[in-house]
Amino acid sequence: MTTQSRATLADVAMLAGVSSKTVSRVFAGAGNVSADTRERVLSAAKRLRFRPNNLARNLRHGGVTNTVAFVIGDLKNPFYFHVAAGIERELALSGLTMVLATTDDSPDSEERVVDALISQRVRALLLIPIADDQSYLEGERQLGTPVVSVDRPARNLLADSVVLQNRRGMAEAVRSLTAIGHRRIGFISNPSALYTQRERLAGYREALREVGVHETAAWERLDDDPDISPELAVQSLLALPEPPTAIVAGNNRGSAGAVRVLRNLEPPVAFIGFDDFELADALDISVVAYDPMELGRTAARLALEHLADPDSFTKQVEIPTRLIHRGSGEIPPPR
Amino acid sequence: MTTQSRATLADVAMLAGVSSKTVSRVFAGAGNVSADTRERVLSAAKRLRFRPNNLARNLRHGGVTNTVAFVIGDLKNPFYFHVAAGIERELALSGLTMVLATTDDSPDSEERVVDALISQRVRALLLIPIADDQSYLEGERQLGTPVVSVDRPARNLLADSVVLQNRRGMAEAVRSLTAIGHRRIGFISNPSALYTQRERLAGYREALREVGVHETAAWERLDDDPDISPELAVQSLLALPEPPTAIVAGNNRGSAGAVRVLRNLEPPVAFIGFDDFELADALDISVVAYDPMELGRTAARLALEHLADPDSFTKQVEIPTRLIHRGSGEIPPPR
DNA sequence: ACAACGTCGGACAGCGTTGACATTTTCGAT
DNA sequence: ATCGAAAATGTCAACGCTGTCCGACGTTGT
Repeated sequence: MTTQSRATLADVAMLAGVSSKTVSRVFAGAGNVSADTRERVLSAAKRLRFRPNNLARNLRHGGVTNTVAFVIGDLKNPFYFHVAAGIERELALSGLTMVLATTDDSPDSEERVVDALISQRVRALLLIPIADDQSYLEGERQLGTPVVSVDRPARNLLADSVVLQNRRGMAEAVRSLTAIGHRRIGFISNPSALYTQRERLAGYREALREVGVHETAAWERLDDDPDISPELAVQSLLALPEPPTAIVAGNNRGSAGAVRVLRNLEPPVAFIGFDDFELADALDISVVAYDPMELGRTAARLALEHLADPDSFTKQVEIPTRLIHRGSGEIPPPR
Repeated sequence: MTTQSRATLADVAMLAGVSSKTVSRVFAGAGNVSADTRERVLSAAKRLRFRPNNLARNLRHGGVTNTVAFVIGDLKNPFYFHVAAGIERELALSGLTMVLATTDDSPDSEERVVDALISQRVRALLLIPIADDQSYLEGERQLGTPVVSVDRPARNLLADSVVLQNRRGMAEAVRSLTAIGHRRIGFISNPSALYTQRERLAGYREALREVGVHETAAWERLDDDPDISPELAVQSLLALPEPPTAIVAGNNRGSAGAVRVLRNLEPPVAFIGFDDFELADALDISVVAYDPMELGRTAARLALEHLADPDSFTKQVEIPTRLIHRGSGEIPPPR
């Protein structure tokens, strides 16, 4: 019951009959320690269940930790999870660990959360920007903490960033539809205010303009109320006097909704989603896919590079997307 | 360019013309500081971009941090992600942060990873046990670090644990099949060596015994080679001289495989999966579902309770499952 | 005018570790 | 045996912060 406290260097030193510095040398790996002494120290440490205290170690070394923070809006989106996995994987290679923090998608809490992380002295900060302004991080950046914005560019802050080829990917998808004759193409997006969605919308419009379609507003269903289900958006498109012959979705939320509505429709409506998802192959759904883990890995790599060379210029990296044909995007328009 | 170093209490104190202790008092919230002094300190701190160093603070307070570690085998499984989300959510309520560590599903690295985390002085340890033996954690537990094993019980270690109602959930699913006349019911599981899969298998057998079916070996497809796809397991069941009229899967991997094979089969084969998944509703797939976030939340809560009352008894909590009828599990046997 | 008290601020030490430097020991070469 | 260099070990202070203790005020009541 008596919770005995944890052993320290000094305790081990006492038991082994050496100075604490020697014990430190044994555990820090370096230094010249005779095999005999090392042996004694190790066995004493084992007996006392000694674990070096990284807290103290880090403090001694200038008060920085081995952790990198990843700040997410909302953990429930599986997309972020894969990104996190990529980050973790890449960091582990360099002996760093990842702490995960969430802001509940609330712009206000972003600064609070980041503040707390900085107090924890994280080595670097990876974040998916939510607030409209990340200028509050400027000071940190100047102090040498690498900041990498993921999936969206930061605002009012010079920082490395990793984003997807949103515009290009969506344009490619829409072009593949226009190539087989589609002209009335619907676009659903919710939330649509995000950078990624705006870019994808731009790609959609761009591809349609290329075939002479300039008036797309009627086919666009842009919502920002999470309570409006994508299913409703799709249905409202289908209810138009001249319904679209194809629909594209700005994210996997839209895809899930579209799949539910479009299944078994007669005549079939072509569909292409953005973001791949489990079972998309079983459902023959064409999508604009990319590697979310690669997104994370790249973000981590940028942070590591910046750590290695603090004076390097900030970089903007784009992760490529690719259109996967599975059938739903190859349905020609009726007639 | 010149990376000026971070401001400390002393720097702020100097600028504000007070002692560092006074600055400390301002930031620690407590203490008697006149409004006037507080004002001066705060403005000096702001000017220097001062952030209290939690590392030093924690060291001073006995060398423990505000972080709780969650050790996962492999981040790619979306299931773990939801668990992690639940943990994060619950910890945040108590001002704790979560660090995520992975062991790449390798039993050897488990102890190494955990060791590193303990060196970081995490407050508590939540882990999904992979190794066959967690006795190496016994010392930590005695030193007061709460250890909670998640999804599977720990071996050779007295620790809190949170698991699912695996056996009961699967038995319920199988009973719902036998109730509508099924007797030849296949079971696919890969990897099958895991605790969860063994329990679910036991539930499957139990439910079949209740209706007089004792010989189930022929219907069981238990693999442990990740290269063997669940699709193959399902196909081999269908190739039997007397193929099963219904199939249940031990995890979502199996469900995905089964869905791919069973779609559009004639006559249809009933199916129930374990673990819910996105679009299961669109595909009319019946599943044994549960709340993975609740699993995480409960794990975190157990750790917090143990932290609050170190002498409390260890608890075993079961998270309930429930059978969701969506159609695929309600298909009667042919004839 | 003086004691008694409350408020505010400071000096000091120490949390566990390690870098800088000092000292002792070892051991081969002469 | 003697010397010197290299190897092994030790001493001390400091990383940034806060708990403890103590002193300097200002205020109040007598």
